Amino acid sequence: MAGGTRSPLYLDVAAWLEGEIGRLGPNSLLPTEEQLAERFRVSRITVRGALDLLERGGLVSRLRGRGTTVNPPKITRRFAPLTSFEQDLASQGVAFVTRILSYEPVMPAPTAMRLCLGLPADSQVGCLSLVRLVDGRIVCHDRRYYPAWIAARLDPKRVEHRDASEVIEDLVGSPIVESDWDSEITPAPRDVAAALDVGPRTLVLANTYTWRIAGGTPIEAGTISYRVDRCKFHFAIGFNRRASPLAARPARAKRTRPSALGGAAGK
Amino acid sequence: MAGGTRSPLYLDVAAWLEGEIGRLGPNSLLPTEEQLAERFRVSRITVRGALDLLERGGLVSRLRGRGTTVNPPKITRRFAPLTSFEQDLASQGVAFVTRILSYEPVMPAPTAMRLCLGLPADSQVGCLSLVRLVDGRIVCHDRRYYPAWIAARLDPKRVEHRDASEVIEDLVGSPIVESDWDSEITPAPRDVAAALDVGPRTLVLANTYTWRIAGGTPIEAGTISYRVDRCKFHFAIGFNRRASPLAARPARAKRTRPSALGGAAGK
DNA sequence: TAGTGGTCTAGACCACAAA
DNA sequence: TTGTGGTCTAGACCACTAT
Repeated sequence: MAGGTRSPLYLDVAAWLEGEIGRLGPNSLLPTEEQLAERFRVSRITVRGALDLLERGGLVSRLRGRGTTVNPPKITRRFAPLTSFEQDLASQGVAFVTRILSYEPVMPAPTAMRLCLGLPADSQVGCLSLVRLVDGRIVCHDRRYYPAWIAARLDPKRVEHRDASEVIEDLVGSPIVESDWDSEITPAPRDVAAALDVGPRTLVLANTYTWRIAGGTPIEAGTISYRVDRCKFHFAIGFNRRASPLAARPARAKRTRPSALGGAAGK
Repeated sequence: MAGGTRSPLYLDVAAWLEGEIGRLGPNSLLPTEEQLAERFRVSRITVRGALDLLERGGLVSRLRGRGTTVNPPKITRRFAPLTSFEQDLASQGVAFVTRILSYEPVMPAPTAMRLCLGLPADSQVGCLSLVRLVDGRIVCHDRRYYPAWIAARLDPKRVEHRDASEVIEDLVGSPIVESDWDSEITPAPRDVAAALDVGPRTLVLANTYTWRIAGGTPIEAGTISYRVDRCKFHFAIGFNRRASPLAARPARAKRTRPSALGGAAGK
């Protein structure tokens, strides 16, 4: 199955560049496309094929006028056990900045969001748009929608320096107890691409979520789009719901016996 | 930032094609690249830019010699609450086929897998490689590793028609109670690309996982690579699943200090 | 202003699928 | 055999960044 045909040229170039990227550090500048074309005696389009591959994999960034630079390692976003972006990065000791892009306290609800929030037709919602930056680099974009009664009381500025879910919980007076979301890898829509500062061909991980308080009442929905070239993701899920498996698992211990976990998991 | 410059030609072509795709049904054949180039009075490279965008988004498939066809809708893989691929698709009423590609009962453990399984250096493992097909189309590729004592007793044929996790649970005599995994969107390595029948530039969602039984002993690890053009994903996670409304946030890390965000962890 | 990557052209040859 | 998409060439102009 493998190895039959000759490997395309751009893969050779990409392989060489990958080695070069390993030798150079983050933020290093790679040779220009023209220089690479000359060095490998290929056309610029072939070089661009190789760089395109590396860019998709998140190894490099290309910026018109500046050149192609080596990316720092991806950050890790831990989705399970369920934590907010703020809690997650704080617990990893990763500094980040939240930048509010816009807040619209009253607007017609987009149909999809209206359904997530369980609102009747022609409902109004509030919409908060923001981006997160780690080390000065945009990693994700949030578009969050709130029912009118929450939106009216929401001060978007508070979200800039506090956990957004806690701000909402304070407003509502109940903790968020569950979340569900659809996750899809897709080219960024124009507005999201602009917010994330990526080209129209860049793929993002788009999470369309709903948050609920006890009783199942939805209090927030929206879409969070992650730059897949800057983020990877982690999940830890147990069948048994009682104890938190994470607490009992010290990194890569071998044969320790955390007696906490003996519980029956239905099945 | 937005709206300033003229939209590139290939976006216009892509937008038109997107409409056309909506009108045509799944598996329809789109015009050839040359026909599109002629119709829009652009070069073939521009047309390819548009088709490339649609292919990344999973709207079309392109096959040398056949042409460009409209894809059927993506399937949904539900990762949380934790379910196996088999359980998940069965519960959705989606038929699938498992095809064993290879089984190596004894081989040196790759370092990453050895660490996941908590094995000492120079350990041997068994390796099972398979793909899943829905409606005749490959949707994911599994490369599963087992400690030697399990591998020696594993009959790979049984996995073709039964839930793989159940087969292992039967062998081990204990249920799998927890799983964790890293999730990354990245170009498929050569061997995975071959197994998934995609080009070297195609992105996949690569999940590198570990399964554990009670006590925390790992019994299986591996990487499952999903074609992001054919799959989307769903999660439903609760903070507390029982009656008590206030139960507990993540273990004891409840009170995060907002002041921790600004400092620490530079690079 | 100089130099980068983004877009685009008009060709070409090849590997592969289907008739 | 025919026609497709995959790869590749040798140019070109433009938008943007940095100086």
